Amino acid sequence: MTDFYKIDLSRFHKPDRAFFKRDVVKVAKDLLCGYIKHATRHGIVGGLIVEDEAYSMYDDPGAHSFRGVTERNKVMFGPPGHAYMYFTYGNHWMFNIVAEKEGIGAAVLVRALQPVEGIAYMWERRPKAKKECDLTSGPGKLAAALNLGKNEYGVDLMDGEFSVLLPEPEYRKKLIREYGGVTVTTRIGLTQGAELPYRFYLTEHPCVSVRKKIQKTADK
DNA sequence: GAGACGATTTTCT
DNA sequence: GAAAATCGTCTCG
Repeated sequence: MTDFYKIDLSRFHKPDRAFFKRDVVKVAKDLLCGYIKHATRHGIVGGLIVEDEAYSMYDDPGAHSFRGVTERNKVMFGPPGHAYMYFTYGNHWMFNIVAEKEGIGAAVLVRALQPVEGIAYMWERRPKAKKECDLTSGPGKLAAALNLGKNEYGVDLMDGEFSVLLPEPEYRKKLIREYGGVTVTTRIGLTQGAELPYRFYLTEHPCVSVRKKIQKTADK
């Protein structure tokens, strides 16, 4: 907990696409402590993933992909490692990372980040935030803070201006230990599939959006 | 083409 | 803790 805001970016590397081409629930769990980076016109913004959720077409009526391909969700069925962006509640963009092999509609919703790079820019994007974690402690918030929207729909996250990086295994273990382990809960804001334990977060991390009552810890 | 609703955020009580 | 804001997408007729 001591070196809370000192994320060592030298210990992150570009992922293998095979990382995303796996069971989406595992991908979601393994993406904790991943790093999202976006090179905007005004500089680089980036943050550490501290909370996410899995969505799958197989057993999950809460997933957009559950009822088949539509114009909105088609990216979920495409190759893994790409960005699925969608707009909801009239205001908010959500950022998802496509998982599983091509043809399977599955993705991981990134729900909260710890701000690391470009924090001044995030404050400009989200002037209503009160503390640093408010910049990115929610799916709509982090999309606004990193300036993500329809332009990022379908973008390949393996490389380029908008990408995801993974920590070295030893460094990841250290981060998880510092933040009190990983908590598994049901997902937020769903009416269907609400009972599925597909949400993951760093237990003691202050940037987590919502803490639920039903919790069971999973060490990793 | 109309109507309902949502993987949310903010503000007010 | 509750409710409004707000509009693209999906479903049905």
